[in-house]
Formats: sequence, C-alpha cells, structure tokens
Amino acid sequence: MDGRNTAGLLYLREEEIRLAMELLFYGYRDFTAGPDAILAELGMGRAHHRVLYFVGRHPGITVSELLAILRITKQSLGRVLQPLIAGGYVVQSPGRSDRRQRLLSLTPAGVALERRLFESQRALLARAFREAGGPAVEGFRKVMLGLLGPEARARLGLRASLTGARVAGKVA
Amino acid sequence: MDGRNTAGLLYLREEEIRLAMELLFYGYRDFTAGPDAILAELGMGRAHHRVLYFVGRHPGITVSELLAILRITKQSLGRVLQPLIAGGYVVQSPGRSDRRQRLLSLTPAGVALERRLFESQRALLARAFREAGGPAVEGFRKVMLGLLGPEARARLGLRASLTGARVAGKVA
DNA sequence: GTTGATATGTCAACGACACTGACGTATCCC
DNA sequence: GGGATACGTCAGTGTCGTTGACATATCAAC
Repeated sequence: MDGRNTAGLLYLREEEIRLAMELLFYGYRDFTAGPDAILAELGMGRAHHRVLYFVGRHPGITVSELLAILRITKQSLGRVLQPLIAGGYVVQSPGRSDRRQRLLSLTPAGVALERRLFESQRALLARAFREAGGPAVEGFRKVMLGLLGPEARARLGLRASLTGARVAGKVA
Repeated sequence: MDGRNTAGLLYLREEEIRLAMELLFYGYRDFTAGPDAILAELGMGRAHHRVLYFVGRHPGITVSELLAILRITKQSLGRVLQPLIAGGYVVQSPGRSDRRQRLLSLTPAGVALERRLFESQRALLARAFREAGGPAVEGFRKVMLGLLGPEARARLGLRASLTGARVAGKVA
C-alpha cells in the first residue's frame, strides 16, 4: 500500500473515466434526439436513419457492404430497407459487373429526408464545435478514434487524420 | 453565389460534421461492446448495466431520481430492476424521511458486477485517453459537453469543468 | 382524522429493433 | 452442370422502450 497519494490519484482517474462514460451516455442520447423526433412523425426509427445516412454517404453501396457497416443481419436490414424502398426514399439497381448485387442509392426524396435529418444534427454539432474551439474538436476526434475497434478505425482513420490536419488551424 | 471558395468551405465543414457523426456512431457501439458481452452471459442487457451504473454512482438514489436520469418509464425500469433485486445485485430500503421512497443501493455482488463492467470500459477509455494525450481529453470533454441538453449539462457541467481544470496538466 | 397528492409497483398490450434458423432464387465462376 | 455467392423472405424469439389503467402505502394539510 502506497497510502493516500496513490489512492487519491486512482480516485481522480476513476472520476475522469466515469465522467467520460456519462458524457458518452448523455451525449449520444441527446445527439440522436433531433432525428428521432423527425423520424417518429414519419413512422420511422433510428434504424431507418442509419440506412439513409450510409446509403447517402455511399451511393451504389451493396447490401453486403451496408450490412458490414451496420453490423446487423440481412433480416434486420430488410425490415427497414423495404419500407424505405416502398416509400420512395431508396432505389435498388442491379450491379453492372455482378448482377446479383442490388446497389442502393437515395432518390431525391431520400436525399431530402437525409438532409433534413442531417441538418438537425449539424446544428447541434456545429454549435458544440464553435463553443469548444478548434483544438478541442481535434482532441474530440482523437479520443473518439481511440474508442473505435479495428474495423471502424480502418474505415475512419484516414479521414480523421486528414480532416484533423487540414482543418485544425482554420476552425480555431 | 460566391463561387468555389464558399462551396469548398461548406463542403469541408460538412465532411467534418459527418466525420463526427460517424465517430459517435461507431464509438458508442464499440464502447458498449465489452459490457454487452459480459452482460449477455448473465442473461442481462444494456438496460441492466445502466441501472447498476447509476445506482452505484448514487447509492440510496430514489426510484424517481433514477427514472429522471434514465428518462424511461417506471414500467421499463421495473422490468430490469426486479431481476437485479431478485438476483441479489440491488437492494431497496425505505426512505428515512419519506417512507414511501425505496432507496436503491448495490449489494456487494452488485458492486462487484458493476466494477467488472466498469473495468472493461475503463481499459478501453484509458487507452484512448493515453494515446490521445491530456489536451485532447480536455477537448473531448468540451465537445461532448456541448452536445448535452440542459438537463444533462446541469448534471455534469460542474464536474466536467472541475475535472478539466484540475486534471488538464497532469494527464498531459 | 379524512382527504388529496405523491412515490412506487404491477398488469396488459404494443412497437421498434435486434437475433437465429431455414429455405428460395438469381447469378457467378469453374 | 454444379458449387459458391448475393440477396430476399418466412417464422419465431428476446430486449427494451412505450401507453393506459389500477393498486398500495405514505405524506401533508385542513
């Protein structure tokens, strides 16, 4: 036992960790509140949002790739994808090189809805970024990137470092 | 139209925002993966974890306060709280000043389980903090705090600023 | 001391979103 | 032709949230 000094330090560390945990819990919840409200009016949920988001980000994405990003089963995807297609938000087109694939894209209505959901979250994030300042945003990215598993990090790592380097001075 | 310059800036901003969105999505998912696995073995889920966490953080918390923190209905809480009590992880005791209240606390078994779940996430967070460095952690806190709604911010704001100020130099 | 508000529990039904398992179809590739 | 692959779908299940209604115990006030 090293006595009070070590215990004090450990205590502080733990407080710091628990604060971060709570920030993630409350932050994620409050961050998704805006889209949730919009989606509820349309009879949709968070799962629909995720599909809209990633199809919008990756036009022509295959079902397999989308499943890998979302890490859900095709049955779960089907339940939200079919209504999105029926509602005219997403279209499927056969793959040009491999016609077994159904490439997914947003329709103009899908783009519009995705943008509406995006703007809701953009407003919140932009305010948080502005109030925190550029260096804080860079720190935020660094820490969040460290929370990612290998897959997600591979997906975002390059973008994060590029954005961080190029934008750091400008946002400040 | 201001031409390419403005468009370029807006594009960068949007890329930045979308990167943050994806960091939050993947980060939250990967951050909860550890506890999820442990809980699954015990036949419990994330909701049980949240109750264990906040009861552990606030020993003697009332049901009402817990409901306010979690923002769920008492029916939803009951469904996870009852098994936790039956399993010997949580105990209820009548309030001393108001005996209608059932003050919630963790049993030793509850403390042990919460600690096990905590350590799983602590390892991940501590590594992310260490790799990112002290100033980045401070930035992370600033940005996350900006995402919180008024309620959550009131709950965490003071702690965040205290921790930020006191710890900033040490972690670096 | 009855009476109204409050704190909590519980029964019932439902919805969103995930899962497993099984099977079907179209297409690719050898 | 035949096995692997991409995708879809039917059926059943589990977690976690909801609303609505009702019961009980306790407090607080008149």
